[in-house]
Amino acid sequence: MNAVMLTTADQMLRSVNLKVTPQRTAVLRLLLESKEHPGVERIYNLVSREFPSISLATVYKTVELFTKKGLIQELNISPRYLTYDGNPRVHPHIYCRKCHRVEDIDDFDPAISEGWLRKAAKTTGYDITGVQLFLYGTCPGCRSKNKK
Amino acid sequence: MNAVMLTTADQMLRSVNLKVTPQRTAVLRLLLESKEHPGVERIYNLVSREFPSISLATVYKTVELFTKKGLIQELNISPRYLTYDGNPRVHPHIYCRKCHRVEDIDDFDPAISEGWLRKAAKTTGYDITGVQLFLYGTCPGCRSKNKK
DNA sequence: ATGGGTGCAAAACATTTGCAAAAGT
DNA sequence: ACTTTTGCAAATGTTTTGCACCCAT
Repeated sequence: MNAVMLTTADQMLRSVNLKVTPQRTAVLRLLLESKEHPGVERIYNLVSREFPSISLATVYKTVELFTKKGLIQELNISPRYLTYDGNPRVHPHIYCRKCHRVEDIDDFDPAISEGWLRKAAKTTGYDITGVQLFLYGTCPGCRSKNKK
Repeated sequence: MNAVMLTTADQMLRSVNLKVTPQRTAVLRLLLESKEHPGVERIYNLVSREFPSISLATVYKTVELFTKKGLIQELNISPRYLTYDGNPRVHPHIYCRKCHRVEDIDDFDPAISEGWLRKAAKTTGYDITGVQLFLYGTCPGCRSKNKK
């Protein structure tokens, strides 16, 4: 349905002038297909299943590179470690403080208006290049388990 | 001067049932008076000037405790380390990617509406306990220096 | 062929923890 | 006196780095 699925991971890599390696393809495909927002350790574990020789250092280098190229985005929503989202577009996220799950918030209207952002740019004098809206709380699963 | 200053750091500590120690007083006063949003290392360096025997571990324990008691708030706006804000109320922050400065954004209208938050709670099913709006970019000082 | 990518191990940081001594109530 | 808190040092967890070898182009 949407244009993104017509573009394969390899095509995306070439489009930003990166060499195509099985490691990069595997990491990018994982991030594009997954609904979770994995950290490096998690990416490493998942990719290792089909690609046992991959190293943690490569995963670190790869996600940093992808982020710099704008293929994915880095989330510092968890105070423990960085996580990654295969969708680089600005959108809100929510974090469960109990199970450390990170989820997208699919909102129809933007949470922050263009006008508000413009005003923030004016009052701060910053050149604004990024926005993150993070919500924190307890996910439905953890709420029902820990009903104290 | 203003009403906030009528409450001393020591009174605040007692109000949340914490023992008053010179270390805690110094850390809390620093966070209340400072406009910067220091990390632990920075707090340690500043407090060390008047209180040379304080240790880094104590600063870590202290800011964690203050955060838990709601006296201050922890910010994970920097992807490198945590920083702390003496004002625990929800408000937006902006981060300079060049010099790692963190600043408050003083907005008159709330950036995120109550309605939006309610909708987010409903669509996610989360019990929402915290919100952070982080902007990223380059501060006026760094913009004029690194004009490339 | 050759420049960039990978994997390993070590290093660098940020943060946490255990415990004996010191200090607040 | 009785707890808590502090400071030290060691441990943990995450991320970065250096370098020889390997592999896309």
